[in-house]
Amino acid sequence: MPEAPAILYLRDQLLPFKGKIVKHAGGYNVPGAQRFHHKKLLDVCTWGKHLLFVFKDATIKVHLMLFGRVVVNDRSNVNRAFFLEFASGEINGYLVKVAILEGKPEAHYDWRTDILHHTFSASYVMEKMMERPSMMLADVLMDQSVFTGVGNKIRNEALYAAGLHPFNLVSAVPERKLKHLVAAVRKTAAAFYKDLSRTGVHNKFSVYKKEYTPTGSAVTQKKLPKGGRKIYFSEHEQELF
DNA sequence: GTGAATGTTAACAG
DNA sequence: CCTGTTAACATTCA
Repeated sequence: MPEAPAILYLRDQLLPFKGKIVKHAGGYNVPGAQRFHHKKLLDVCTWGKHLLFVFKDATIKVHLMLFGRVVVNDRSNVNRAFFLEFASGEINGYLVKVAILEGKPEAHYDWRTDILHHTFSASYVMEKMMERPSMMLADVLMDQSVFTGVGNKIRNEALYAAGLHPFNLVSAVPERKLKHLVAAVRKTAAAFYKDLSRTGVHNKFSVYKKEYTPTGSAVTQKKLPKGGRKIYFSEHEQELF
């Protein structure tokens, strides 16, 4: 489930542990985890798809990649890649990638590009996008340093919402339309998050894995030249410059 | 049994 | 050395 809205939703489930003391930390992907024993979990935050467990001197960064999952008070029969145990309750991560960031998270991250953060800056993202004129929209959207937190679902849906063909080069698209795209990304992500918060699932799509758009035109499915991931779009409703 | 899936990065080729 | 492509990783579900 790991695009930014899903990670933020996950953070919401973990917030009750904020301020609690870690009794035992570990997992096969967390070297030196004992340094977090008896330390207070100061905060749980996110940067796009990164899930961050903040301690005084360091932050544990957890990434779910494609298959990872993080669960509360629930264990599978396989070894945990990551865990935090508290006096009451525990957080368990499976198939997650973990790294320790020294110091404060602010030293590692710029939230102006995070599509769900309150300091998101559309003008800054525009600037970063324009620095990549030869990239296709499909690729620049997945560039985590430009659109932090966008995954394949948001990419497909936002391009459709903005009426832009995924194969457009950044340089070919009028600035006004690029601004629409930035707004569409934020709107799409916010809607995903809202759905998750309300119902625990998000499964409403216009083009992603669809055969027809809501307005009835055919959806084309192609593999991207770079990376080979699937992209869904409407030839008819998404403009190619 | 097969294939595909919400992702990233090390390794490699040119 | 830089740039772009491929492989690898690991699991679950249809």
